[in-house]
Parts: sequence; structure tokens; C-alpha cells
Amino acid sequence: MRRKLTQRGKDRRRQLMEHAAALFAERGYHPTSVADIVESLRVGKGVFYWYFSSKEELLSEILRESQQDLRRRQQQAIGEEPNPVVRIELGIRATIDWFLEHRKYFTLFQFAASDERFAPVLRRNHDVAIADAARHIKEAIVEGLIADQNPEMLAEAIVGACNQLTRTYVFDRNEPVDRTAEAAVSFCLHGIVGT
Amino acid sequence: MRRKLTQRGKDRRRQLMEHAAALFAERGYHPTSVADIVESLRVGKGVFYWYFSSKEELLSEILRESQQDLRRRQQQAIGEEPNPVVRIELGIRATIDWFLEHRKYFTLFQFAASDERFAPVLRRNHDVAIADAARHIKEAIVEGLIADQNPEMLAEAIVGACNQLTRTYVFDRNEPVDRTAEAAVSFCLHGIVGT
DNA sequence: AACGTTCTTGACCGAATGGTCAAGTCACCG
DNA sequence: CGGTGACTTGACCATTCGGTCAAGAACGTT
Repeated sequence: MRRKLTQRGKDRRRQLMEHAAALFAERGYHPTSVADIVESLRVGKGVFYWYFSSKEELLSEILRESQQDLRRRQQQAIGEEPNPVVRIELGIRATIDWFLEHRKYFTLFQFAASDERFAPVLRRNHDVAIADAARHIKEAIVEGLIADQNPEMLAEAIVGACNQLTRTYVFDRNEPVDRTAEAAVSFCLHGIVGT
Repeated sequence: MRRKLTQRGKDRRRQLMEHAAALFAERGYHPTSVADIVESLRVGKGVFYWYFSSKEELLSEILRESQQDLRRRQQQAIGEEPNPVVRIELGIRATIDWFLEHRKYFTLFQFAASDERFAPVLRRNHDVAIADAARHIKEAIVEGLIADQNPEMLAEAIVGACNQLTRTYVFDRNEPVDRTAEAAVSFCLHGIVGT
């Protein structure tokens, strides 16, 4: 539903998205009904369909905007850092930090990746993120800082390792972010054999 | 439903599980109804509820049995290999191979991890797998083959990196398993900096 | 105050959905 | 053959779901 929104409208929209995201992450997308969302917000059902044309569109928007936010944070963290390897490290730390502040999106992204209707929304952003990381890696290879391997593959592996570590240590076990980030960076740079 | 099953019964049960797993992976767990499952198998609905007490139990069983199968494959691949680093490498390759033959479980595991009702089923097996890998890593550390770092953390990172590479290259892009496995092993052993 | 637009209400609807069950079929054993 | 327990049928049910809509409230502008 593309409509003109007043400030009041924009606030409602945000409120709906934030709240729905929390419910989706907690109980799951399908088990959370539109009625659940509006009832816990104490508004009528019509409010929902004024801002979103369907439940599906709602989740797509949530995914789009949150991924945008994560990307913004990553780029902000990297800043003007000249060393590409350090840029990668900064990106990893920023990502873990962001997920710590936005736990709910972790579960949400995971669900979305398993659903063929939402996976494409994720894919596009994922590809951009990988391309970004791959650029830094390529630079590092050119500068002779790291070995010459497929940059995209390395980027994917880094993302995978960091996500897994974040889930297990930061979310499941409430370990401090710093130590996890340290381990993630160390693993991504030197693997298990080590320096 | 714990009941005595004849051979005929066991076959039906298998058939239901295999078929349901395929449908779940394709269209998603919630969007696939019990009616969908039994109709495409051209049997009555009662058949389903003879073998499973609920749709939820069905997925739990699918997860349990498939994870068991994966684990069996990993242990078989490792065999009696004396070198712990090589054991890890063999385990990685076996895992990628298994997922290649059982694509559908990849999506299924991913969904299950995002649902609080199924995540525990996954967790238990995941923890066992991590403990296994950590044992090999610890041995490698003792033998001085790799640097002294938290073995469990390394194990988690390895799993994360391999899963991500498998999804992107083997599933999404149909790249040959060998090259992916090669990259996964290389990354896990030496990271991006390289040897 | 009056008017158009944005926003809100909540009863309502058709279409599923997960699950039940009384009745019947099949395979095997004595 | 007759009987027993393993299996199968499919109509049926209560409930819930995503989504609609006619009616009205709130707001901004003039």
C-alpha cells in the first residue's frame, strides 16, 4: 500500500513493524496471526491493512529495512580505515554488535532464509554484503596481505563462521561480545592452525 | 503414537516421512497441510494419524532421524584415521557430501532452528556434533598440530563456515562439491591470511 | 466552522487447517 | 475357515486465519 503518510502515520507504521518483528521472532511468522499483532497493540484490524497490503508484505518490509540498517552500521564502522584486513575486522565486530542490539532479527533472518517467498528478499542484500566484503579481500590480496584465494568464497565463509559464533555464544550463552568477536576475527584470519 | 509396526507399517512410515520432508522443504512446514501430504500420496487422512500423533511430532521425528543419519555418515567417514586434523577434514567433506544427497534437510534444519518448538531437537544433536569435533581439535592441540584456542569455539566456527559455503556454492550455484569442500577445509585450517 | 484527507473501528466472510472417529479392509495365524 | 490386530477410509468438526468494508473519528487547512 503506497500512500501518503503523515508523521502520525509513519509512527504507526514503525510501531507495527517493530512489534510484529518481535512477535514473529518469538513465536514464529506463521503462528503469529494478524489478529495477534493488532490485539496486543490494542488497535483494530483495519489499521494493519491500512499500512500493509498483506502479512507477507509486512515481513518483506521488516526484512528490507532491517538489512538496510545493518548495512548502514557496517559502513559507518568501517569508515575511512585504509587497511583492508582491518576493514574486514571492523565489519565483523559491527555486525556482531548490531545483532546483539537487534536479537529478534537474527531469528527472523533465519526463518526468512528457509522460506522460498522471503529468501529472495534476503538474497539480494546478502549478495551486496558479500560483494562488499569480497572487495576488501581482493584489495588485501593485491596488497599482498593475505593469500590469493577466491575472495567471494572467503567472504561467504567469514559470514557463516561469524553468524554461527554469534548465535551460540552471544545469544544462546550470553557470553560477552568482545570475546566472541575476538574469536571470530582470529578464526577468520588464521583458521584453526593459527599463526 | 508408539505402536507395533509390521514391515508394511514401517514402510508406510518411512514413505510418509520422506514425502513430508520433501514437501516441507519445498513449500515450508506451515504452508504444507496434513491434507497435502496424504493427498499427494493418495491415502486417507487416517493413515497419517495412525503413524504420527501430530504434524509437530512428524517433523520432530524427521529431524531426529535425519540428524542421526548424518552423524552416522560422519563417523563412518572418519573411520580410524589417526591424525586429528585429517579427521576434521574428513568430517567436513562427509558433511558436505551428505547434504548434497539430502538437500531437503538443509532447508528443513534451517527452518527448525528458527522455530522455538523444533530448535531444541536440533540443539541436542548439534551439541553432540560440536563436542565430537571439539575432541578432535583438542587432540590436535595436544599433539601441537594447531594453536591453542578454545576447541568448542573453533568447532562452531567450522560448522558455520561449512554450512554457508555449502548453501551458496553447492545448492544455490550448483558448483562441484570438491572445489567447495577444498575451499571450506582450506579456510577452516588457515583462515583468509593463508599459510 | 467546515471540508477533505488520513486514519481507525470491529463485525463479518469464505476458505482453510489440524485433528477425530465409526466403519471397513487386509494380512496372517491357528 | 474364522478371528484378531494391524492398517485404511473419508466425511466431519471446531476453530482459526487472512483479508474486506461500511461507517465513523481525528487531523490539518482554509
